[in-house]
Amino acid sequence: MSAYKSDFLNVLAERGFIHQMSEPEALDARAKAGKITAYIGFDCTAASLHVGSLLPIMMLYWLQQTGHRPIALMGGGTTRVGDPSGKDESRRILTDAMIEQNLAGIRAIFSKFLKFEGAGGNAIMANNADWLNKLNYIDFLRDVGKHFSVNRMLAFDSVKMRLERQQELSFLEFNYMVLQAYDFVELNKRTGCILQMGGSDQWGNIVSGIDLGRRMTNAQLFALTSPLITTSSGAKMGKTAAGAVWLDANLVSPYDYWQYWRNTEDGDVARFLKLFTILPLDEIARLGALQGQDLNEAKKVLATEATALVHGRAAANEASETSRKTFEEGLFAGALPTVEIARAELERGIGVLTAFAEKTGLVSSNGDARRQVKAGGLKVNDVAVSGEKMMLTPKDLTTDGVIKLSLGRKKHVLLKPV
RNA sequence: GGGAGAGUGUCCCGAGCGGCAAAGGGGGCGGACUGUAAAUCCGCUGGCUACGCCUUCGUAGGUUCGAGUCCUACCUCUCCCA
Repeated sequence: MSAYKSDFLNVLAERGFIHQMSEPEALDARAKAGKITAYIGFDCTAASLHVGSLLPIMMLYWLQQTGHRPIALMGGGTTRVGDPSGKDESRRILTDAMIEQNLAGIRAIFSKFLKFEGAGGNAIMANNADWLNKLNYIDFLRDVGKHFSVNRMLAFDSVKMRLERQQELSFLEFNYMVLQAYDFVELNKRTGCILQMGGSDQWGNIVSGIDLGRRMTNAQLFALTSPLITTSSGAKMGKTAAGAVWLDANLVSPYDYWQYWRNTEDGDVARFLKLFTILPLDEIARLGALQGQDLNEAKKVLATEATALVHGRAAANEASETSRKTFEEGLFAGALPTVEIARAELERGIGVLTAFAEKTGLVSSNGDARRQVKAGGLKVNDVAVSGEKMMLTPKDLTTDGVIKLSLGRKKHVLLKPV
């Protein structure tokens, strides 16, 4: 089974994190011989990270677990430029204050996976704005720019595609690759980092960094990319109707997060268990072998384990229990998302449309609520709403003192008078 | 610099003789079937104090009873010539 000599590469390979590597043997030897430092770059355009960032985070996690040093690099500087391999819409420029704020939120997430300080803590969080913002253009051109061959840059897929399709490629974007390459070299100088990881779309950028390192400092650098993760039916991960699946409990509750994983497609369960939980592989093999309805057990394990990593074991168990009561027993469960309303307002009576649209946000507007009533998609205390004129009053309170509102079979919110 | 096109429902792609809340997809949501899955089928997919009212087709004006549609200027993008 052990294709590699180092624990690090073995773990990543067995769990399905590896798509491409540069010089696998040499990297394997370095990882076997001693502690290596590796980094992954992250966007800091938002105040939180979402499920799409989970894969790289897990790579850093395993890096640290196998005895090495991870660096999470925030793209405070490169975010301003925009990667041409992505979309062509230029990114917003964030103020330093906003970036600082975002960094704080993101750091909180990283600290659940990586140990930055204390015993066994050696992870580093860096921001490339620290060095990119200070660059002097002429110096940069002379020191770094001279190592880049435009002829070669034009041959990179990300650039070539744009040119072939005769799509606009601004000079700004063209420089993204140069800056990212420079990041790698800078991190190598500062911390001895020798490996950059990232998604498979980053391969070209990473290799540019390796090249630049060889030319500028004669350093031997490495690349490791992960496959692009999509669901079995081909959709990108991390998007739901409500938007991105954030890792921040204030944006997506642990219960909703648990539900996201619980609804994984059959064909993805084993793969996701390997990528997004830290369960031992033999346990995953057992769960992945389940068939048909039994596979639901594996999905619950996936949901609980994945939630525990981000929100903690207690929150994961609570989400699991709430889900069990809600779906398997059809009962109320206190941990469902709860919206508080004024008791006096309830005594006056609240229209169902208002309750669903304004109070809970389960539907986006009164019009939407009306449509859902017609479609039979709204329920109050598990009874379908019969007409849009219906009023909610204290009579609708259950013995638990709440009113349960449901959209479809899966989305539930409790109204609680205070 | 000259010439030719394009910009449509705030998720995307895309039709649109001057009567348009605007065809058709995709996506999404709801329903049926199931296993809280997938596939399939059905319905819905601007807002509101709702048999009516308001806001939508790059921006700003104009023609007209009436403009997504015609005219003018401007913005952005693409192509061709220089």
